[in-house]
Amino acid sequence: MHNIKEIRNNIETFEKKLKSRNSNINLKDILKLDKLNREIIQIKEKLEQDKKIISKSKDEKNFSKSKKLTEEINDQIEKQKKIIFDLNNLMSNIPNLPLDEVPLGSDEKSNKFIRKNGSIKQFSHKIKSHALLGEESNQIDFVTSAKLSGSRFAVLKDKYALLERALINFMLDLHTSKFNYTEISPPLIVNEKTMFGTGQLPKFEDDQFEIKMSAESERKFLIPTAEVVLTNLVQDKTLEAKELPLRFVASTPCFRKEAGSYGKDTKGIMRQHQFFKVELVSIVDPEESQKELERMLNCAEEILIQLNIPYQVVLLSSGDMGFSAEKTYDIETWIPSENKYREISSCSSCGTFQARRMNAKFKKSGKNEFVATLNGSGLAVGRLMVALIENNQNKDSSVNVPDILKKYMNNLSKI
RNA sequence: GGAGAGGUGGCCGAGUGGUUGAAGGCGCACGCUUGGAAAGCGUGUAAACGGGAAACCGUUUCGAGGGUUCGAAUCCCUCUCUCUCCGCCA
Repeated sequence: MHNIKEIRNNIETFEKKLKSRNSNINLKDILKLDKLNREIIQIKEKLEQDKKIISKSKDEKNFSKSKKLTEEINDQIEKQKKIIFDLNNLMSNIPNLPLDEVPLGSDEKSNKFIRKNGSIKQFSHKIKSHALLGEESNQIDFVTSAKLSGSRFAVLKDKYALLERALINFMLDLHTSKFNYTEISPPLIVNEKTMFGTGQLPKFEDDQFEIKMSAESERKFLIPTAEVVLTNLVQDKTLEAKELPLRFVASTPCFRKEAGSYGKDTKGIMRQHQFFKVELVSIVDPEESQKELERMLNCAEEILIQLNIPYQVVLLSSGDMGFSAEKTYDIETWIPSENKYREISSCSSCGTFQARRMNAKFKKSGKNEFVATLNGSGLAVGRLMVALIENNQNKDSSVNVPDILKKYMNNLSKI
């Protein structure tokens, strides 16, 4: 959420930057509503002041006049309600502005390559996809998952199930012990306010799984990422400056409808309605946000370095970033069966955009200021399994276990 | 599912119709004190919005929404959330 005053004072910047984000919000409409609103505020305040004076005087002669003032005030309030509703609606659908160093462009074609790590292994046998490897070793069962739940689900079995658990534990251990993140085990179901706070609502309602408690209770949603809960841990709080930075890590299932991705990644576990992800979130002084973003990116990269999986880092273009982000790095791992790099992590700096929506502040030299929030996958577990399985495959459809992971896998060297 | 109790400032907690934006405490800031610290003492300390170059002025806000009243944290209605006991249950 942006500050309306900022928009008022920097209309050109906003228009230019929003265009680069493929946003079709008309700022002129917003300014018009804002102006109307402020006019009403002034009229209303004058009336309220008069009314207050009468009520304080306790002078019965003026009581009837006060009653009339109430009616006039109510008229203004009615007029204002509609304006504020429209204004809020527009405001909450404006994406964050990209920072200056973000490449301009409408999609991923404009993303900027940052760096590469690891060497791509040459296989002497025909490369198999993780789906085929899993099915041939009888450790992924898509037939059963389709029967139980439908498409975009999977049943992992035996050592593949163990691998999933091992990767989660390995990542959590690394982030907590080496990088000083605090582990959280959060709720997976959140209310509408929390979803609004990080930007999933109102614009992306179609991507979310909503669940019914009872007909009357407030709306509840399955989290699409732990970012939602970890970031909202500071919702409505005013923190002390010395409490920052806060760094949280959690492994949670994530639930996404994947609406609009029909026909994309239909084979295998690349794109599921439900998947595990280890998520990193930082709450920092806005001045520290860019340093923190680099740090977070390094934390995520470290997983791939230790697992010896080749990857590259790209800086997303303005049009390819998520709604709440001001700057985003993607980490992409090498996927042999697709012969290309695929996203496994997004690390984003959101500035104060989410903090405004959540009302999360901290005391900085006596004044209350909004915190900055950052989030990043560290890493997506399903996709990490894909990368690990495919990059370590053998001709007989077995998969070699990286050394660092063996202690999490009962010392198995092959699965 | 049955019964009850509650939601007040960064936190805790008074307050049942009229200078209550809200006592008191904690925390925080500054000062005094000290060799230094702690304790103690003193002073200060809500936010949002609008107007203004500024000083400052104004309005709103005691879970949310509606109602009664000249006037509501306080009375009424609806909703919501939290807690306690019983029942059920992982």
